[in-house]
Amino acid sequence: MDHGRNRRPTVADVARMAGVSVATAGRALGGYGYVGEQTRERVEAASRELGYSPNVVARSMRSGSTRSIGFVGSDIADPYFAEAMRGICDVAHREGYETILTNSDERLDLEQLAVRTLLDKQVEGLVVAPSSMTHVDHLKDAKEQGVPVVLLDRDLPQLDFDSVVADNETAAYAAISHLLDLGHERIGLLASVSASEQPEIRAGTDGSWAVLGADRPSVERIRGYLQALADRRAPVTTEAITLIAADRVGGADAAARALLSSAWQPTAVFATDNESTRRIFLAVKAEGIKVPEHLSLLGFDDTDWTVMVDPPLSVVAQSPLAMGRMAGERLFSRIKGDRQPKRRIVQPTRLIIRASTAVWPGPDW
Amino acid sequence: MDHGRNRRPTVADVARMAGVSVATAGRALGGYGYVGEQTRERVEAASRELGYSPNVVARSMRSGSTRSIGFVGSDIADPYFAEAMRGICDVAHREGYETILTNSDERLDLEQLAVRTLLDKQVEGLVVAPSSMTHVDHLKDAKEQGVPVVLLDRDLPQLDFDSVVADNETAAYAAISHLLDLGHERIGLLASVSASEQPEIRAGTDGSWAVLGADRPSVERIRGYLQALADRRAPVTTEAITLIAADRVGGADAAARALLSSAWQPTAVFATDNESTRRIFLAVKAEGIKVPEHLSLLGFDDTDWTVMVDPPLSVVAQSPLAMGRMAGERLFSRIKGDRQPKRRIVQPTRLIIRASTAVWPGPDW
DNA sequence: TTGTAGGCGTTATCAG
DNA sequence: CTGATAACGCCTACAA
Repeated sequence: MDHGRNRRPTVADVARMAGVSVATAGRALGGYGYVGEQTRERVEAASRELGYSPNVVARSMRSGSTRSIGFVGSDIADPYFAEAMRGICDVAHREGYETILTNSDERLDLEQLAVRTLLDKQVEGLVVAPSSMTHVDHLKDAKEQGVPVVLLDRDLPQLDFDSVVADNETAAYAAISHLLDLGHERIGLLASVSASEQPEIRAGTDGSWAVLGADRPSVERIRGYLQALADRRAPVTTEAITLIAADRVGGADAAARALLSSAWQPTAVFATDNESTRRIFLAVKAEGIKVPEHLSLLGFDDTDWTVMVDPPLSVVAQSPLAMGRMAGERLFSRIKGDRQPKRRIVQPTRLIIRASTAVWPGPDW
Repeated sequence: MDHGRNRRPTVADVARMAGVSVATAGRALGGYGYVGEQTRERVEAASRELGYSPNVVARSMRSGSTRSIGFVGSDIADPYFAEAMRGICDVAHREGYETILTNSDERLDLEQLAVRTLLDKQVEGLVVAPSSMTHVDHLKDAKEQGVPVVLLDRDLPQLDFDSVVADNETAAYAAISHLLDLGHERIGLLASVSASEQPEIRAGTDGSWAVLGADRPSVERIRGYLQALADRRAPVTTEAITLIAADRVGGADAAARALLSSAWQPTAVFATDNESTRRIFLAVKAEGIKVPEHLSLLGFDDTDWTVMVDPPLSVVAQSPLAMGRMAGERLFSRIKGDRQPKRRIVQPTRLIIRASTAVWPGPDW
């Protein structure tokens, strides 16, 4: 009965049924050009009868427009990217576009593959949270093909792409200033960093410090940390800074614990991303350290749980949803033909002070 | 210089440059059919020179295969869907497919639109977490077009689709049994339910209770709750059950608080989903109720924060990642031609007992 | 081994 | 107002 697979009806099918030419049927269905009143009705009846609906692939082929964009992030299961994706999708939906999602797991090879595939699929724009600051040729390909790219979370100064980033350095500066204001002198820092492109922290001859490495969020945040300390003439030591290579999940907890139990004895810890915030909090609980009496804790990203834990966590909050939306807006502006110079959109963060940061030394010390 | 937009090179361009016909170039590039050794080399050189890469839209049009699937969930920012999406993407990626994401916000109209759009985009399969148990015609459309659908999180018994669901009733039964074992007699239940398709809970003449409404997860979980109580001859009352209409966010906190402060005085509360778990936890904190001394709390979904809060939360854990993967596997099995009868895959859950549930009455009561 | 021709479904152009 | 026809880029019979 139904051999040959239930094929979707085409304009030709509708035309045949309505007794008109494909051209006429097309005009009636697409709503362009002139069509006689009763002809239109017959075509529409046939269309309804057959359950016709246009084949978008064929349309894309003809028009060159696929009405789809791509998102390349490291992991959709990460709440930051999940929210950002939501923001992007919302804007895309408003514009009548669909969003294709890919995960790079911070791996350059997967990201390159994803971009290539998306480009081959003829997406009309790309939002990318790049995993590498130096290997960017695959992104240039997009540009060469006239496909606009908006960078999310990380800027690539050497490329001519819009970017939406948080005010990382300022945020970290404010965070550390807050801790200094509270009287802290030994402020540790915990950061997740790329395994392949780890920043290097170096002391200058004049006692100043510098972070070597491209401007990823983690690097900018470390820079803000150092700057805040320097401006207050607070001492800096390498012991204060613990870097977690993002791919070696196993070592993360050990690293967090090592920071806590180091001989240097930090009185406060600033975690520069949601993952290290989670890690340090868990480590603190495991070690039975009292917060904020014995240690102040300041995290990054205002995830679900920051208000549920005890004590409620002070954090630097950014809004991934807003950043995703912003990225979407920029992208569609480009898709629609905006040819202005690249824009680096810096999304403000908020320092939310809850109960995990307190005056040092505390009254009972 | 570059007016007319930098068009992507096509096989024709490569062929022209290599001085061969399109067919030959196509064969050399696609790796099918016979091509002379040096011809191949010339074509490949031209291809590299031009930076050729096939236009997948044209290929899809010819082959009828788009190598893409669609996911329709209510909200990618919800950790359940984010993780499930990750699972689906991973399987799709392995199969060389891309995944298009849409958000329905539990709204039937958006879901219908999404399915239609996806179908028009010629996706080869669909994973859907349906928002309605009764309005399902748009899903039948997919079937009629030969596009397989796998249902996630919710089964639609009246349709011939595979589904991947949690063992909701069993899970709730186990959860309540655990609370009963601890000595609890007044066990409240908090559930988020669809605003438009709210379940109804009715007492039978013989003292038994029934839940009227389609088998959504929430309904099945309520059923497990009632069954467990009935089997132990524990009393049931309508006061024990609080339903939160999923769209009226404002009322959620009030509802959670009302349950806690009701004259009926529950000694334990079972929250049947991650949202109501969050809500009840927050309400408990706000009211200053001691857990588990004055109230035992049992949640659903083992989200990030359950181990970070004090006390660590006992929960029924499901694995959205595994469920997403499962859904992906089923879908690709269908895409590859599996014609077996529909399968309802029930993913087991685990009851994780932490510190928020304790013996009642406690020693200090 | 290589080239020619036709079609996937839609839309636009051009005659009638 | 309507119909024939071509084109988007790729793939594949079929012919040379």
